[in-house]
Amino acid sequence: MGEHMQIGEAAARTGLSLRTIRYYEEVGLVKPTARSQGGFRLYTEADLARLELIKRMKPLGFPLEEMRELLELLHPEAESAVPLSEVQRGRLVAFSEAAERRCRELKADLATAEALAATLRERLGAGSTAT
Amino acid sequence: MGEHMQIGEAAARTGLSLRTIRYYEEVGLVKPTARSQGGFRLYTEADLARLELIKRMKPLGFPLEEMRELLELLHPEAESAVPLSEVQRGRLVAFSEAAERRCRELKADLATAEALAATLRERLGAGSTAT
DNA sequence: AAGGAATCTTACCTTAACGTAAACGAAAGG
DNA sequence: CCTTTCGTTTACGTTAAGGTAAGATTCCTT
Repeated sequence: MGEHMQIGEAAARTGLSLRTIRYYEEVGLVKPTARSQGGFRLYTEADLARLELIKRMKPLGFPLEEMRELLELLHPEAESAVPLSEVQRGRLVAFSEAAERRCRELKADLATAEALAATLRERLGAGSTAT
Repeated sequence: MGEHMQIGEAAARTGLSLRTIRYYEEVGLVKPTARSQGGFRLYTEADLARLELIKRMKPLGFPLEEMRELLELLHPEAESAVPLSEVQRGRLVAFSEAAERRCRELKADLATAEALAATLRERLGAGSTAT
């Protein structure tokens, strides 16, 4: 019945540091499902999945504060049947657009980086095999 | 014969701020070719090109300090006939490898970002067209 | 019961790459 | 000459996302 894991294992499995996990809780990103009698954080697999999702979201470049908001839109605390208010949908649209913009930015950055990397390789290829 | 431009024009043409250009000088990235009698920075087209190169290099994610070193390897101050010392070549190889690593990282980030962006789009597509 | 390993909270520290403000000098046009 | 406009130096401020340290507790195993 060991459904819960402590922060150490959560860190090991996600590749995040203890500090990072605690910090994510501090800013409201991931609250451990339970605490032990003595106050140790206890994470479930679902919590783990959330931590991993946050880690995957990093490339989007959103500040943690916005990530928190986005996660709330995606996984409402209350399993409400209410789909999404108009305002919430608007926020989601904004996030979606920001994500697309970020993708385009990443694409441009990649192209630029590859061009420069190619230049460097060339430079090296042309290098003299001196004594 | 106005071969030189002041910092304002350099900023306007590169899209960099005055502060940024001065800061780049401070850390040894770009020194203006000349100064006016009164001390105004005067940039040539070559200086401009250097500023633009630096701007393009941003996606490589190198700290400015390393950029400085890389630029020195690529555009040696003294137009020396000496190609490159072994040590210098080694540094260049390291830079090249770092650039390739960065490219792979950007590619991975892009893939991750695109997957998430797709997820967000889906979420929106599924949204109810409520009253 | 003991004791090492894991965790807790609190709180100060770090860092790069600029932003911003102040007070003052230069350049250029009328 | 005068006055805008542009530029100069100096120096302090900013910011997110943790790192790191200290001292106290809890957990687990023996």
